[in-house]
Amino acid sequence: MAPPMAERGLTTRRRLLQAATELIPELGWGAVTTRKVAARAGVRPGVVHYHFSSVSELLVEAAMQFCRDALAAPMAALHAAPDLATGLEQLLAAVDAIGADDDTALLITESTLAATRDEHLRTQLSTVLTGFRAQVAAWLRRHGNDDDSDATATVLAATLDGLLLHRAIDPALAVDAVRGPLRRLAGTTSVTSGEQLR
Amino acid sequence: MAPPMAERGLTTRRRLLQAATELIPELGWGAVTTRKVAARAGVRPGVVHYHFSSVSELLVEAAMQFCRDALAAPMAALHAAPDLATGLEQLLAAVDAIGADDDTALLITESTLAATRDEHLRTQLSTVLTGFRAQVAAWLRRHGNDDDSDATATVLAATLDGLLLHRAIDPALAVDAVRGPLRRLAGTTSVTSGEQLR
Amino acid sequence: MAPPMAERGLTTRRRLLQAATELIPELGWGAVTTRKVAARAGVRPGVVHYHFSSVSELLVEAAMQFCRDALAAPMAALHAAPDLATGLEQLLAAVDAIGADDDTALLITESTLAATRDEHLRTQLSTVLTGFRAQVAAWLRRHGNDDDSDATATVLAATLDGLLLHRAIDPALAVDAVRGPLRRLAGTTSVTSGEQLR
Amino acid sequence: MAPPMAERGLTTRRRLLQAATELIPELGWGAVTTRKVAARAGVRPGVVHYHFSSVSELLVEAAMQFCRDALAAPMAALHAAPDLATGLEQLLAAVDAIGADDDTALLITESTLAATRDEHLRTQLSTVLTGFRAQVAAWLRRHGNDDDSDATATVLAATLDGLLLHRAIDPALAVDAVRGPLRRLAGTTSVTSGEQLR
DNA sequence: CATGAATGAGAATTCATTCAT
DNA sequence: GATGAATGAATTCTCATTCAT
Repeated sequence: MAPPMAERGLTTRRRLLQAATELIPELGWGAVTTRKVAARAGVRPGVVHYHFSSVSELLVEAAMQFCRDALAAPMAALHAAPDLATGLEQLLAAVDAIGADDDTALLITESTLAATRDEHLRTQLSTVLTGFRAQVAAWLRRHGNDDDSDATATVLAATLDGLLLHRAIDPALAVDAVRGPLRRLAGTTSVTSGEQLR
Repeated sequence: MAPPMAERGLTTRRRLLQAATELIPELGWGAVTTRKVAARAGVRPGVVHYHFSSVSELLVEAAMQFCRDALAAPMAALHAAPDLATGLEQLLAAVDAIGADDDTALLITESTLAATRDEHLRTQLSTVLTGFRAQVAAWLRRHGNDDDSDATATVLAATLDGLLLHRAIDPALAVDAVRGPLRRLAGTTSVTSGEQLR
Repeated sequence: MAPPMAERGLTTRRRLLQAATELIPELGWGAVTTRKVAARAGVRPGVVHYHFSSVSELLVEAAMQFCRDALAAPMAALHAAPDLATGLEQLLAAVDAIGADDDTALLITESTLAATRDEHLRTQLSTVLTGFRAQVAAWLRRHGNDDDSDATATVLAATLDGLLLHRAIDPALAVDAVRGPLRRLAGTTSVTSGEQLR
Repeated sequence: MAPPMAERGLTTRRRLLQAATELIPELGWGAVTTRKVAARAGVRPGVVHYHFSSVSELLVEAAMQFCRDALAAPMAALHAAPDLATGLEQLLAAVDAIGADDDTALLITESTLAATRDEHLRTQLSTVLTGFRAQVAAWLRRHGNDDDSDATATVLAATLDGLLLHRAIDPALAVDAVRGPLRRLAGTTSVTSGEQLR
């Protein structure tokens, strides 16, 4: 009745990655230890080093897998959006879906910080982030922004990351409330003349 | 010739805080230990516990002191700015001054993440962040934004934080290049009709 | 096309012994582990215990095989030497052939030390060493030394071992330079009267 | 009644060095662990790393201290010897004093082997060995050997080391029995013509 | 105010070995 | 004949913390 050997190894590995994905936001990147991962995954401490050559390797693999998955959905939605305003709504909805007690924002930020101290992680994360910006820029261009699509994409990515982070320490921050400025940023609405100062 | 005892104690304390301020961005919040702080400050390991009751207390005090100082300058500049555009330039200049190899951005972000796990830190940091948003909103209102000054301030704070973080892992990210979208966000320029889609 | 099973087993076994022979001088007897032997031999860790019941057994077998081979050549040369001086030259040549970066000397010495802690190894190594001394003594007798052939053989064996060891930590030690004293020891030349003191 | 703090630390350190000195020959260099040293010294495991930054540092310091002490006595005796024969007797007596169940020989040999894998140890041990050879050579010169004092000293050092090692695995090896050949080597007696072959 | 010694827990990692497949 | 997974103990080393001086 026990699963065949080969499959058992894969299952254990998957459980370790899942446990790491949970623990990074809970404890902070640097406080995730092999023991704690093993305990959360329900396996003996020694097993971790059978599947991963170091704790760092485990964390990087777990974080990257998660980040890639997390960005895939919004990017797909963006791709399918019929116009700017709808696409922006999709992005906001994605941010909103990452609830305050969901640890997605923390995991992404922890990974970003860890990337400043791990060459391997930095390379991978940088690639993902650049890809995201490129997709956003292409989406902006498809919908009429030909002037500063790259700059706008960069700012938009930074804003979304910042919002996620700020919401992590202040759950009251409502996504609904920031819709206006974001639309202005994305260029989906004109600024009324009264707002201009200079 | 030696400094009086009381003064010596203060100097040691200050050196410990300075060492912690350096080490948090270098190693990550969770990897800063009393031993390493003591080594960096040039004192014996035992001294740390003479001045601070725990590592956590030392880190929180160092981080908050730094964050307050870091926000004081831009906020003062904002206050003195004659118009929206100039104020925004001040903010961008402040972001730019936090060079890629400067660890300010990392320290702020590490503190933010740590705040999700330390009640004491969260309270203090939340206060500072709320204060910053309020100042920005007041500044926006002073210069004509009466509609969504709070929302815009929130987005602006998130964007600046996000830009600092993204620049930490991608030093090529130029502040100059994002000026356009940020002005649009702040409302210092109208959106040309061609950019509108809906 | 694949080799028959039985042969494959022998090849694996031989590769494990070869790997152990390389690793003992490189890492030291006590630092040779089954994992490292397996890695060097290019097989999986579990295989070691299929062929050998313990690490110790593997090391002893590898070491003894090597020591026997290493002593066979010089002993044969000694046997064939026409006179004392020529035989001594053969020994010196053998020592010289064991270059500084060759690990033969280290392997022999490591084995000797390990023999003080492994009854099984001590028995075997003692036999080999006694055999070597006996051959040297017989050779000395064949060429005229009837007085202290056994003692001389003992000293000679010790000297050669010591030279190998000293050369391992000081590669500059030249075999050529010690020819004179060794000939005197072996009795191939008289001591000039000037050298005597008492 | 307890010793003052400062002295207590020195005592602990000395006990750790003594324990290491005992364990190296007993277990072999690579098998000496911090736990075992601590247990032998009668202190808690953590204490080892308080006094020494690594297990290697402890072993090197213990080994070198021992080797220096071990060579000091014979070298002093040599210095005071009135003639060649007497000096040689002193050396033989020193070798003899290092009894079969005394672990001096093993410690010296273990250190020599370890020196091939530890740069720091190699440097120190090489210095000591070179010094010993120089003293022996000077002694030989003082007593009439002007031709090959250096070479003879080198061979003598190697022989003594080799004898110690061989006696460690074969306690029956008597120092008395090798006196003759050694005297010939040192040049304290002429070789009778009958011994010469060529 | 500061030091030096020690403590005991816990970190990552490696090990020999077992066993079902 | 060999593999892949797992186990549990042992390794070195670092840690926060305590305490007598």
